[in-house]
This record gives sequence, C-alpha cells and structure tokens, in this order.
Amino acid sequence: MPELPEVETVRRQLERKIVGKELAKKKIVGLRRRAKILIIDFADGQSLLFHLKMTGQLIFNGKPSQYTRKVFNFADGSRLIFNDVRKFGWWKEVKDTKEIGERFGPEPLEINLKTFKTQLEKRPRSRIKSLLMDQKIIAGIGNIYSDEILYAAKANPLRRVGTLRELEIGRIFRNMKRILAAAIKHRGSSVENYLDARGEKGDFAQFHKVYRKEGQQCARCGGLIKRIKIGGRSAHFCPACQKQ
DNA sequence: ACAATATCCTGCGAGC
DNA sequence: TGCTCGCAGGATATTG
Repeated sequence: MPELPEVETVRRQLERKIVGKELAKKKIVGLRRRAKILIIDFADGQSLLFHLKMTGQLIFNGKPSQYTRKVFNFADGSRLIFNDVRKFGWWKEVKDTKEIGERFGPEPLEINLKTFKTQLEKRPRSRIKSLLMDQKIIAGIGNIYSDEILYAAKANPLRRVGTLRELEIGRIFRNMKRILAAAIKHRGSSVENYLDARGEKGDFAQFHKVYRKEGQQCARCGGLIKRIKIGGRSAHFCPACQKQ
C-alpha cells in the first residue's frame, strides 16, 4: 500500500523520465508529491493528480495487463501505465493545485518539532496510531509506517495523544523522520503488490520490525508481536517494549 | 466537536 | 479438490 516513501520513490524515478515530455499536447514541466498524491505539472499551469490508494502502480514503459486502468502515451512514443487491482486509485486533471495544499497537514520530512507538537495538540483524545495516519494532521503516513514508527519510538499505538510525555513525543518525531527517510532510500516497502515506476519491488520490507509480524519474536526483547484493531485497522506492536 | 466505524474493491490464503 | 469467509487499507461518509 503506497504511502509517502513509495509515492516519493515513484516521483523521483518518473521525474527523470518524463519531465520535458509532451502528453496530450501539454509539456510536462515538473513532478511533485503532496501527502500520498503524485502531481504532474504542465507548462500551461494545469496538473494531473494521481492517488495509488492500496494497489495502484505507475510504471514507465510498463506492459499493460488485465489490471491496467489507463495508459498515458507521450508524444515521443513512451508511455506511463496505471495498474490497480482494487480500483480504489484515481487520476484527475485539475486547473490548479490550491485545494491540494489546504487538504493536508504538514509534510513529515519538512516539519519541525514545534509544529509537530502543535499538530498533536489538535487531537489530544485520539489514539497516537490513528493520529499519525490522519492526513489532516500529518501527511503521507499509513498503516505500515505508523506501526514501524511507534515500535521504534517504544510507544504503544493505543496511547491517547494527550497522555504522551515530552520525551515520547520527541522519540516519535525523530523516528518518524528516520524511518521515512530510510524507506525512501530503499525505494519503499513491497508488502503486497507495490512496484516502483520501473516495475521493481522496494527493499524496505526487510527492515520492518512489526508490520504483519504477528506471533513473531520482537527483535528488541524477544516478546511476541501482537496484532489488534485500532480504528478498524490492524495495528502491530510489541506489548512488552511498547507499554501503555 | 470529535472519535470511531462502515464503505468501496479484488485477490489471496486459511480452514474445512 | 473446491468452497466459503475473513482480511488487506486510503479516504470519505456516516454513526455514535
């Protein structure tokens, strides 16, 4: 399920491939990412937005399959294919990207500790796991990285945000930055069917400590990883290391 | 006002 | 072997 690191990986790869190309009589001048949305900017000010949701793939010069929902053909004969098994993903052409900026909270790789704390203060009763996944609070984090960040920070996913101590908030903040940056370096996590823009898997899943590791031993203390439901989503954590 | 849950979709794997 | 059923989750709508 593409989250910030996966979308950023696709953005970086596509940037080198398609900037300067022509698509439907428009010249591509840049690629951006906001939260989990990929943005292709055209010279005329319009933009093409993509959301991969859970099973979306954007593959440059990929071969169409039964799951290909759209093929974008560039003027030079190259192409971009949009695959999506579960059909949740979408693409949309927009006149400008003003609404995109307003819809999301700050980018986790750009935010400072002070702003992070300000964001946390908006939802003191929320569970920290749910808050990290709330795009209006912090943009781009989903189920995989929220679990991994909280494990690294030794914070229990059920904790109410308002009960977190200064020290714990600092740990969550630092590990959020560290894990997202490391995941981008490894071109994301391929747990189900995520592929990057080259059609290749990301390497970061090998570094996962808790996500989808229910019943396995915790690398830190040897305890057993547990899976519970928080807000209808699976949350994986070590009850011994991540105490309430 | 805010938090929690249901909903969309399809493939996969566990269990019988 | 083949069937059913639960599960995966991003974001929005709905309920509590």
